[in-house]
Amino acid sequence: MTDRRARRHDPGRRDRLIDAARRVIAERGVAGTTHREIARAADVPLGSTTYHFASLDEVLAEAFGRHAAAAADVFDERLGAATDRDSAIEAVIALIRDDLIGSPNDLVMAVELYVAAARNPALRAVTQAWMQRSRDALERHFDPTTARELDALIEGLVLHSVLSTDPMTPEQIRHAVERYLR
Amino acid sequence: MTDRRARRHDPGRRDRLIDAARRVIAERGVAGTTHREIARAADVPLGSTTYHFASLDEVLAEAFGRHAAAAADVFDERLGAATDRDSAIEAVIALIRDDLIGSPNDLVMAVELYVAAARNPALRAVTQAWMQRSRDALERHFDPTTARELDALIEGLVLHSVLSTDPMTPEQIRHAVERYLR
Amino acid sequence: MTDRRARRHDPGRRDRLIDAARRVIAERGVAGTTHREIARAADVPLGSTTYHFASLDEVLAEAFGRHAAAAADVFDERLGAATDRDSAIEAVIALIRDDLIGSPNDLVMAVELYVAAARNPALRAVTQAWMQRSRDALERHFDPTTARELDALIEGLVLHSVLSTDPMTPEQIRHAVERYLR
Amino acid sequence: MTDRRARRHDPGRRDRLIDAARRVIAERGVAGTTHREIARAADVPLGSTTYHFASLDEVLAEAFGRHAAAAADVFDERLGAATDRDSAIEAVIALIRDDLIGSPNDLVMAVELYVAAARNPALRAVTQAWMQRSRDALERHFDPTTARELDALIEGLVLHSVLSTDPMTPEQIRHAVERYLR
DNA sequence: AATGAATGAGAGTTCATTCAT
DNA sequence: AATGAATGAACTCTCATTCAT
Repeated sequence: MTDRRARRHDPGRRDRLIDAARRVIAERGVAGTTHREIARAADVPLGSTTYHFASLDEVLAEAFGRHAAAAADVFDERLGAATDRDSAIEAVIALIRDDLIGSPNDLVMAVELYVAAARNPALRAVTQAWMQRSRDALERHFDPTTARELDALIEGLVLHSVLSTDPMTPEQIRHAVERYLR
Repeated sequence: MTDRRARRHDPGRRDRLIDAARRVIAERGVAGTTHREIARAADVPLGSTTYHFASLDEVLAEAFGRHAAAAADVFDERLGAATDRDSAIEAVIALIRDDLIGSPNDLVMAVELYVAAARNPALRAVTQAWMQRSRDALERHFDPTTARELDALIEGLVLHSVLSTDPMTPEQIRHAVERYLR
Repeated sequence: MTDRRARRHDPGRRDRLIDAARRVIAERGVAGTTHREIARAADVPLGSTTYHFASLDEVLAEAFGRHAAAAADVFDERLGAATDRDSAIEAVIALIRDDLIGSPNDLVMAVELYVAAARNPALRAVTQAWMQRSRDALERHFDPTTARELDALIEGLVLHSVLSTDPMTPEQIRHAVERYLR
Repeated sequence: MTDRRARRHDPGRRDRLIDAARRVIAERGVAGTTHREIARAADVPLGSTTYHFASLDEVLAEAFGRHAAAAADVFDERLGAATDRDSAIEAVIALIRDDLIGSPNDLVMAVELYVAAARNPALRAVTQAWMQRSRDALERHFDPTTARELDALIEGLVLHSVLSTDPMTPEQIRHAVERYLR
């Protein structure tokens, strides 16, 4: 562990706090995300969190914003690499199977965000932007109606798969997606 | 509002507390569901909530359990009334459109449950049972694979519709479901 | 476990509650002795404790009184069986070694009583009576001055022996008592 | 009493809280020692007690520790001032008569500690250390066996004297000690 | 005669936020 | 610029006691 005093000038600290907040949300949920917990996760003093952010809500908004951006990047990459409809379908399947179901933390973050957004307007904007980026990525290869329906299907499949004690197999994922798109 | 002193003998209070908890969860989220808030909603003294339940978690589990049962009943009724595949499809459409999207509180409750279940094993069982009942209802008319995929699709459609500033129209819902089932 | 309903008429219940209270005090201390805990230990409903006793203090007083009487009985028996000064000395040694140090619960009860008596006059009387009976028993064989000093020595030896991680051996007990009395 | 607002910066508050806790334990017993009572005695807000100590047990341990150290200091001083066996005997008599019986609060603290230690391992260590220091002080003038026995005798004499409605006179104390040591 | 339900006071503890340094 | 101390509100939970049945 680095000497605390070495950090007195620490330009990246705000960033580190946001990342620490992401980790805390994923591990303990929004309900368990406190200034103290974030400070501990970032290994900075308590006063630092309130110094860099006006309120806990601000930290949450930044943390969720950054998480959504990262998740949307993955979406973009998968679909940006596809060249035709067939490879786009494969990209969707891989996305669900490898990126989304494979890291259940992401689903946790998404659901935490939905819940938090229900009572916090600032987070509603984050949710909207995230959904919009997903849909835009899908519209590179599918018409708007299909993109929207597909986006919903993806969310439903991931949700049920992660929450279930009996998660869907890769074949089942493929089956569901192909049934919809072919 | 009845005189408080008249309540010294009050059978059914436990039930009323559970219903009060459902309302509080819907209005303020699990994070805002405290003994005090529940007591206020049920118009009973604070001590009453801790007398009837060993812990707040127990109240949450009962409240979510009751909510899930009610939601599953609606599911059952809609699909139980269908007589053939075509009317089953119409039942699914009506369910999404009128019952699920129409009462956004239900979606809020579902998402709150998912989040709470992530950190509370007792709630995981509630989630499982709820999902199972939905799937069973769908299997009255569709094969198991279809039922499972359809269940996920329904969840995704409702989620995206309710969370979006631009909710899906009834026609879009119909389109998505028919595309899947016909 | 007997059927609860069979107890509806239960003349010995008050007694059983007092004994239950003794056990609870020994196990959990006065601080942990509540109506609920006593009722549980006696396997009777909560309301029963407040029905049979006007207050928790009353239960404590009865419990300590009964305990003190039992402890004094042991004292009496040991010294009553002695026939001369020598056998009285042996009786004191056996008393300390086998009866007092051997059942550390008794010391716990005594110390709990001292603490409780500091704030509860009713218990002060119990303490006084207990001390008096000990001294009376010793005076069967020793002059009053010796009896009083010896009583204090016994208490000190037991206290230090039970509280210490390195308790006194039987030989050390004998040595201390004989040094005093021979 | 100083204006509360003047206290926003208050070094040494932790210390003051520990001393306040000592006073509260002596006056109300461990059972009556609550965060709120300590805060009141120290004239600080409730939140301050939980800011400075992780738990109430921690406050108790610190308070008893400090009390034991002070009591042991008195022991040390009395016996340190003695130069030979005779003056050591006089020191013991003065200690019992003037320091121990003279301040019954000390006995209360000791007994409270014994009771609390029965259920709190952290306090057991405090008890042990205290006993050890007493014995060490006595061993400056007496052999280990005598020191140990004498330590127990002192405790017993003080206990019976303070608890009794008919406390021992200075002459009786002297008689008991001399009988043992000469 | 006996009891489960009810209640109000108070417990320990956490925490967002403020502020003096 | 940065932080540890400070604070007040709110939290969950326990409990002696009261009371309607």
